[in-house]
Amino acid sequence: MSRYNAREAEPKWQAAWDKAGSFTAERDPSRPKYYVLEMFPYPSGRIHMGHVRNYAMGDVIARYKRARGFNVLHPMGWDAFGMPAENAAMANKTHPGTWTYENIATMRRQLKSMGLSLDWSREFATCDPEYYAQQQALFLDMLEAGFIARRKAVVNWDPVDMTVLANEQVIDGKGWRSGAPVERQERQQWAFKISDMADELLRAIDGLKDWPDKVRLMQSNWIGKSRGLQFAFKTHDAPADHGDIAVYTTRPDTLMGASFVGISPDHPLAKALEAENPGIAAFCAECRRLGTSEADLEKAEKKGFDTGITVSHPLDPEWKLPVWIANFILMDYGTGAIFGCPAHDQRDLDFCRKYDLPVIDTFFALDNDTPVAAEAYVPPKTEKVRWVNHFTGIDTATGQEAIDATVTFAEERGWGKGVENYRLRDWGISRQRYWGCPIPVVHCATCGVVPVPKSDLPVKLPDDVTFDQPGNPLDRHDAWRQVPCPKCGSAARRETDTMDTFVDSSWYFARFCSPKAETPTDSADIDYWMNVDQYIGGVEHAILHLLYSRFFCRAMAATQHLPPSAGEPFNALFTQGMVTHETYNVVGRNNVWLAPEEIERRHDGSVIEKSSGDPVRVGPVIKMSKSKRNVVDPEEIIEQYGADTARWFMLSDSPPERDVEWTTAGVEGAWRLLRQVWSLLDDLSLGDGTMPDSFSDGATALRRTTHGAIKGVTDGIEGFSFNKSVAKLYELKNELSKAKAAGTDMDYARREGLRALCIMMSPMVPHFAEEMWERLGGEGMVIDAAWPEADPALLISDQITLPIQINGKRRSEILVEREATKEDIEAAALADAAVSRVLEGRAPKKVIVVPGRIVNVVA
RNA sequence: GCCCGGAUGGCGGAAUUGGUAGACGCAGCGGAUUCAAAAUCCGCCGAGGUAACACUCUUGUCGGUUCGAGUCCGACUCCGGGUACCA
Repeated sequence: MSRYNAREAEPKWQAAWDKAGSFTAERDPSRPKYYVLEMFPYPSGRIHMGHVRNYAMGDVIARYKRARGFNVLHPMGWDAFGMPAENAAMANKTHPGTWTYENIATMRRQLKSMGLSLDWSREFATCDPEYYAQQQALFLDMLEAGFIARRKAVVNWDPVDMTVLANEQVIDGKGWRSGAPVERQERQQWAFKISDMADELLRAIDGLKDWPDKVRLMQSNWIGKSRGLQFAFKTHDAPADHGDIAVYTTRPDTLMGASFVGISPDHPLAKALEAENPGIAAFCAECRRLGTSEADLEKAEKKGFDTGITVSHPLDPEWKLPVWIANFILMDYGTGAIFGCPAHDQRDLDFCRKYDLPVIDTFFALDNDTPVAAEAYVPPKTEKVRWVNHFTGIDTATGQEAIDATVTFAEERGWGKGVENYRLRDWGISRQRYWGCPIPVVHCATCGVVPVPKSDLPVKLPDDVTFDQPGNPLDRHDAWRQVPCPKCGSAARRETDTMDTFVDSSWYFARFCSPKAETPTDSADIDYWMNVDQYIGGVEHAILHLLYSRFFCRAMAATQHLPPSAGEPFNALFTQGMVTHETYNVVGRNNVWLAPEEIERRHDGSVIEKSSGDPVRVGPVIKMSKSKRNVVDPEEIIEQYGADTARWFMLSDSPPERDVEWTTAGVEGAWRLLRQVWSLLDDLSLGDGTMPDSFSDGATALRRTTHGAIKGVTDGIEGFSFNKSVAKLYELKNELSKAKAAGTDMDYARREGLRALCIMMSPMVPHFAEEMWERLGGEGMVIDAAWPEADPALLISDQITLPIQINGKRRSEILVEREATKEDIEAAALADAAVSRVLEGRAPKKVIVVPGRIVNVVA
């Protein structure tokens, strides 16, 4: 009787793998490669359970592919620039770099204790000057190639702290530190012209066969291709230069129902009117206090302001529509102006009811001609409806026919044009922050914007900065900011904006192929290792990070940093769910959250606070977060139970794409499984491995279980259903523990089953598997053992049980030969006692036989 | 608001993609072992119903298609992710 000791085994095998260089990936054209990558972590401080789950899953894939003979690349690095480091700098008076590198050291140590099959020799952080120097080189090449532009963009401005705020830092329209109402402010910003590539990025989604459908759909909708009509309303009494208000609409068929024109508070006409009308200025200022977040804008109460200006309806110059400024119209989308059709759009209807504007019905369902009342009637595009056509009278058409007719009409008369439009906007990357990659340009009074010559890269962040006042320290750092113009030599200033951290994460996967190269990428390494074969990460990145990476690879190909054929970086994508936990708060103490270690569960099921004995209310199971204190530190779990237990728990029970609830009972269960498997070896006789001449029924049954498990576990891993693989491993373990009969055939079957169990467990609980392999007398390390193959002959049996339904309800079952004909099965079914009882001698109305599946007798 | 998901026993989930609903695990209950407890092992375990069968109900709600629906269609409810400066 021995006991598995994780505390000794885990460091021992980690050292053994290290010594053997098991995970150091080297280019080897003679072997097929497999690049598996988990989204790299932000070094926030310590690893959390989400990381454990993400990296446990990736490690299963990496180790499984390794056992299948692939040359696996499985690297790790750090997404190390970002806002939290600056917040920490302000709070703790540390340097963002110090804070970041300390966090990396902690998290590296923690990740290493998990025993992941990572090639640590490729590690880098995006804040390493060696990394961002290459990113600056990419920027310069992309700037030259025309992928980057300078343009106006809006930001959240805190008028008290005099600083730009991230959307996250705006709470209920106020700055998180100052509490002052934020204002939208326009600035010159750098942007990647991703919208130029909208159509390519949309079309290429079709080729992403191994991405989740939901992600492909979200990306498609985000790019948002639409067809519609572009035209302009002619204004009356508007300030000079504002004779036209351009609009884009996807429903030109509702133009006959227009009752107002709405413009964004940021529209040029609104700005012109602000100058001369204090009422309009006040309204626009109020709108700007909503900040820049689309969700906030859309959810805010819809408000408008009548400018007093009118426009002519394009179908009838005598028909005048009022121009309103409305808080829900975004300047960034379309032209920043719309026409409102209350009868056929709910938002417009609410707006018109509120401001007493007319509602004009233009569409009716074929069977219903009552005018629009509480709910707008949206004409369906593919069904026939009645359409009140301004010129031809009442018509019957589908919505699409009405749209097409209107576009054709507008084009014939020359007042409008059918166009394609995309929702996707350009990617603004300027951040008014220190802890990011400096944008390598210089502003010169005479030469304008001048790129920093590549020979001067990197533009390094200065270390001597302070965070004692709000705003970007680079703006205050004159010694860093003042440089001679690279072109004319006269006094100039550096760009003080840094890049969005999404830029850092848009190409790190390519850098992992050659992390030390003197250029951003090395073509021999890229040719061998790229693409990423399997990418794994949270679904929260389904749109932005993935879309930016897809764009970046194309821009890198166009600037010769990736092969010309490169486009998509990730062949297969898997999006995992979150790790959740119960929440606890004390009855009678509002908003006081307790950590899991502060509560105690009594035998009667009640829960109390350990320190006070006060009753505790168990709250909803939600994502682990510091604010709700429902976090469990992976390091403590690893110390107590070992990494393998934590990994096993993360992989069992919940399907990987769904949220998993962390429970103490679940961890105990995982630990119990390891002990059970360990003790299997204590009392099973295994023989010497010689194949006997024949197998008894018992030995054959065990072998069927083993080979069924091999198929099930393998299918589970290939299909990202680790929970199903785990269930199959449990079944195999259960059968092995029952198989105690003596005999050389049983010895053989047990040895075969245990070896398969060990190898198949090894991607999930690698340290435990090594220890078990040693006890089984396996050659070398299990990390180098080949994945078992299922014997097809052992996966099928001669007889099968078929369920019998009567009128669709299962009533009985029959045992039939696997090869039985439909007629035989039907005869057997009709002879069944339950069937004849119901039929009482009558003939059945119908008998449906699905061979291998089911029999349904319709009585 | 808009886009995308999800909902199955006390709990996490499985169901060969339209064919035996509840695999496997957790919790619970009963038993063995123990001076006792822990650990371990064996058995039971959706609800109603029965002495036991039979039978009835059951996959968030309501309706539909089908010999047959957790799975397909339509209408909802609730929960979660994203919403362009959190990463």
